[in-house]
Amino acid sequence: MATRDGDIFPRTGGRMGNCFACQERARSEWCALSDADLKLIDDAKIDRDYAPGDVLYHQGDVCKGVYCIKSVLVRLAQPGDTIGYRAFLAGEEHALGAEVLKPSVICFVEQVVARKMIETKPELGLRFLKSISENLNAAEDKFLQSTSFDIRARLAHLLLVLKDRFAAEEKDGALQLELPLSRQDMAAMIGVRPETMSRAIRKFEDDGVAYFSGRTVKVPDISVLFDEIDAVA
Amino acid sequence: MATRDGDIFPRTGGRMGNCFACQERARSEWCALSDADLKLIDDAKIDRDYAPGDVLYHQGDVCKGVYCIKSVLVRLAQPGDTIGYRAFLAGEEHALGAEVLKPSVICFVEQVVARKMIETKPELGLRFLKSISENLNAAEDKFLQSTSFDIRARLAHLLLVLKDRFAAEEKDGALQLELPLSRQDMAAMIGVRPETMSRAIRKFEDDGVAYFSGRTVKVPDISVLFDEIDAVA
DNA sequence: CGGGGGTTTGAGTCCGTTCAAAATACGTGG
DNA sequence: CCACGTATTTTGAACGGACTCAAACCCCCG
Repeated sequence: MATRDGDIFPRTGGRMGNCFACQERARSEWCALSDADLKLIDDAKIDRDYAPGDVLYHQGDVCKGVYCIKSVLVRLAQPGDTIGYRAFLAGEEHALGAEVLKPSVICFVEQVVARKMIETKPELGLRFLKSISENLNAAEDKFLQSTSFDIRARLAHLLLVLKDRFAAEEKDGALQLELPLSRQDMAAMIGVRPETMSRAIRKFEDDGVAYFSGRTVKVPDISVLFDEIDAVA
Repeated sequence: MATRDGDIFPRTGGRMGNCFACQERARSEWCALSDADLKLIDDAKIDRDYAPGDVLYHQGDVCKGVYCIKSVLVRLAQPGDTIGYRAFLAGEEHALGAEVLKPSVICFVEQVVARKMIETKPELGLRFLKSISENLNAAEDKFLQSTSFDIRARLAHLLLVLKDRFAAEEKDGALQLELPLSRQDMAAMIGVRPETMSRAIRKFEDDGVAYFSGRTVKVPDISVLFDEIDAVA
C-alpha cells in the first residue's frame, strides 16, 4: 500500500500511440525535445495500460529507467509527470514504490536512452531540475507542517492543494472536489493514522468547514480553509 | 533564527582566490566544468568572508544567483556545496533563509552567468540533478521519520547522519563528534522543541547511549544507535 | 448472503508540548 | 580577568493531542 511516487520521465502517444500526438507532452519536461530527439524516445519507450493497484516498481527495486504518465495519476503524479527519475539520476535503488491509483497509460523510458538524452539536451535537464526543485520545496514544506501545524490545518492545506487538480466544480466561495484518494491515502499524505483522519473529517463536518461523502468533498466557503491554517500559523 | 539552507553554486579560490586553486572544487558540482568554462565563473563570482550569524539571504528574498561555500558550513551545507539553487532554478523567491553558522568564505555566482553555464553544460546540470535528487530523498525520509519514529530514534538517526561529516575521532565501536550545532539547531533538525531535545539527550546519557558535553558528543558504541532505530522501525 | 477491506467510533495511554522558573554558558565591557 | 547581562539550556508539572487497541459498522463484489 506504499503508494508513493518515485521519479520519472514524461512521454507522449495517443492511445498506445506516439509521443508526437501525446496530449500530455506540453505539460511534461519532454516538451523540451526537438522532433528528432522526440523520435528517439518514441521509438525506445514502452507503453502499457495499468489498472488501479498495479505496481510500477517496488521499494528497493533496481532502477531500470523512468516512467511517463498519461491520462492518470500515481500518488500525486498527474498526466505528463515523469516519475522514477530520482533513483535514476542518483543511480540508486527506488527508495519508494509506485502504485497506480486510477486506470492509466504509462510509458517506460529505458536507462540508456534517458541518460543519453538528458546528457545531450541541457534544456531537458533544466526542466527536470526545475520540477525536482519544486518537489523539494514541497517536501520541506511538508516536514515543517508536520511539526508546526495541527491536524486541522494540515487537512485544510491538503484540500487546498488538491483543489488545483481535482476541483470538480467551483463557484463564488463554494467548492466541490472529486478525489482519487481513499481516506487512508489522505491520512498518509499528512502523516497521520486513518482513525485520526476520520476524526478530523468529522470535526470539519461538525464545524461546517467541509463535507465528505465517499470521495467527493464539498467546501461551502474556501476562505474558511485559509482561516484554519492562519489560526495555527 | 531560521537557519536553513536554500540553494547555491560552488566556488573555488585559495584565500579569496580563484576557482582553479579551490580545494573544494572536487567536491562540488562545478568540477564538471572545463578550464575555459571555469574561467568564466572565476571572473564572474564574488567571494566574501562571513562570520557566524551573517545572513546570506532572507526568506522571501528575490533570488539573485547562487552561492558556493568554501571552508565552512551553512546549516547542513558543507564546503563545496552550492546553495540557493532551488529558488534559482524554479525562478522563485527563496523559500527559506540561509544563515552562516561558522566562519566561512562564500562565493556568489550571479543569475545570468549561472544560468548560461547550466544551459550550455549538460554535465553541470546532471551534477545538480543528482545532488538535488539526494536532497529530495533526504527530505522525504525526514517526513516519514517525523511521523513514524519517536524522538530517541530520530536523535540516533541524526547522530548517524552527522557522524559522516563531523566525526572528530573514530575507533572500533566508539565515536566522538564535534558538532557545529546548538541544541536548538539539533532540535529543529528533527522537528521537536528545545526542551524535548534536552530531555532526549538526558535519557541517552542515563542509558549510556551517548554523552553530550557542550558541542562534543561521545558515543561509546555506535551499534547502539542502530539498535535505537531498529527498536522502533 | 457471506466475506473482506475500508471507515468510523470509543476508551485508555503515552509522548511531546506548553508554561514557568532555575541554572548554566556566553559575550561584552569595564 | 572578572562582573554583569543576555541567551541558551535544563528541569519540573500539567495539559493535550495523536496513537493504540478493539469492536462495530458499512459498502462493494463476488
